[in-house]
Amino acid sequence: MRDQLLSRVVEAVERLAQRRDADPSALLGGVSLTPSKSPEHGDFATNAALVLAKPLRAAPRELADELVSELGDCGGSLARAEVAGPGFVNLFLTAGRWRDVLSRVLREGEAYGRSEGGKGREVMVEFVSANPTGPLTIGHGRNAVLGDCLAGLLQATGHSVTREYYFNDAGRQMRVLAASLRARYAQLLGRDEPLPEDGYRGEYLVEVARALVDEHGDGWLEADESAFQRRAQEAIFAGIEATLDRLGIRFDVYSNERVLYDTGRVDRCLADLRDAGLVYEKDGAVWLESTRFGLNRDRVLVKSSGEATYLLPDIAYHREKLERVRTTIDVLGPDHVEQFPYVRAAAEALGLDPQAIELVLYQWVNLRRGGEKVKMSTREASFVTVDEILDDVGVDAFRYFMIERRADTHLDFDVDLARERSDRNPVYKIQYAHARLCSIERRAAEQGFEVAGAASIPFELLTAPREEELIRLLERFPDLIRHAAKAREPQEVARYLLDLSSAFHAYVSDGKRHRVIGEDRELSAARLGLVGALRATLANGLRLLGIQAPERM
RNA sequence: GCGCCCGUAGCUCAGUUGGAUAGAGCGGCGGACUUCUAAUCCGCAGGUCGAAGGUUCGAAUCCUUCCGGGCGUGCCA
Repeated sequence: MRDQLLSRVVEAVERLAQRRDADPSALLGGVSLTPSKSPEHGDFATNAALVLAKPLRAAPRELADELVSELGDCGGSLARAEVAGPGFVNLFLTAGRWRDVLSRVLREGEAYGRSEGGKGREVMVEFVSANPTGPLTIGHGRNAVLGDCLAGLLQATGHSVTREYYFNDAGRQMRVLAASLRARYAQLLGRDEPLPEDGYRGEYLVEVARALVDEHGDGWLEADESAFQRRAQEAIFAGIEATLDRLGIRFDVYSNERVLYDTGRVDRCLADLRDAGLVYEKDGAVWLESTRFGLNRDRVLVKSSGEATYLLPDIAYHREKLERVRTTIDVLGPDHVEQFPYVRAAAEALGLDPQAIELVLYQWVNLRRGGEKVKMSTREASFVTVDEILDDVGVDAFRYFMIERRADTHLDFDVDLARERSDRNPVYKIQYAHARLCSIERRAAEQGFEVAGAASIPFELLTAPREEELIRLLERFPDLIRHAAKAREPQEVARYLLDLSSAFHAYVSDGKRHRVIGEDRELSAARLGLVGALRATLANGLRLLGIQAPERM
């Protein structure tokens, strides 16, 4: 509905511009068509006259009047258009016209909300990407849910999406991990071998060591580092994958640093940067001259030891990604964000489109328990793992809370609230709405109501204010999905589902005024149609966020 | 010092990318279950949108400065 109207408005603006010998395409940028906030402002409003006033050198209200007559009745869907305020044009749909959305929702069912705008575009979402040095912690959890929901949104808007997990398995970090496991192993066998100074202190490595003792006794005391590394990496990765599985997250591709070395991509990347004249040597190290891109400082690509820093393979990796997909979206925490501009600048220097490398930044999660903030530190091994929280609050609440807020704001995760099965907990409010809708449908079926074809349902009977409100909300859904996908802001979906649930609860609580199943069969049929549309939309939104839509609670 | 992110109701946050009278949830107070699920709903109270300037028809939103918080600023990943 909005789409149809918008194209009418655009056409009208074009005619208006042509009459004044102006280039329409240059004027359309700021023109919007938004759902009105209050009924007196009609169903939709456009700011077109206000935006055009300056470039066309005309009074906004005059342009607005002209626009109104240009629009006419929009092929019968417009009852009237009014100029209001400084020059807004408020559009009032003909009675019943906007109820058409109900037929559409029922017809499309599970597909309602999906769109094809991204068709043919390959997008990679690279997320989690935690190195296999320990279990996933709460920060990774936010990253995981954010990335997964983003990927889902892009799929829902027609993009061809790859979920990818990249990890470093070639650097110093993994050697420290191997040494840490060796030390734990030796300790279990009664040897006095301390952990490396910057070793991994977590209990999980002791468990890996214990399994080694059980399997091989002291047979690994002389094993070399690579054996310990492989063992640690495999064990830890198995744990990470199990956690992701609990979260309902599946990756299409796991890629790693080592392969980039083995295939010569890292060397080639360095050679090409050198050919581009962006590299110099100093103090025995190889530097990227990133100040030439306006960045703060130059950075080391190859240490004086001859080993590459993490930056170089990262550049090679992004280059490789863009051979496979048109766009890549990196989901990164604040600890990684500093390096991002360097990767992007280097990619541009290598002839790649920097716009094709996008960043979704998220801020840290503060855990709150008993009203107190829980202190966390990876170095001290005093982190809280995703598994612990999942044991506590379950997957649905975890996913909802992680996606509820904008990514770039700090997130307060109140564990007590997430665990609560009460009216304070928004995720249950949404699920409860879905369960209630299902309950009404069950009751209707028991009483012999048959689900009529969408075309024959008398939706014109739905005239109560609360019904109008619900239908308007339903109408927004596809547009909302498109916007959330485009803006990379999945929290908009969570917010919407909460709004829709609240509106439904308010509707159904006023059962005296609009009981769904009643004496009037026609009215009941219309309301059941509304119920079906609400249920489908809630279910679609929840599915997009990876949250269950229970039929009973 | 420099860079990035953030400052909106007592608390946690929205605000469709510059639109009309700034909204939710929680917490507080007061109400509603012979009802298709009260895991819900209805009402009340609560704001100089961190501060000051600027841009324009119009600013919580954009620009500048300042204040406050987070993160980063390694030949660590």
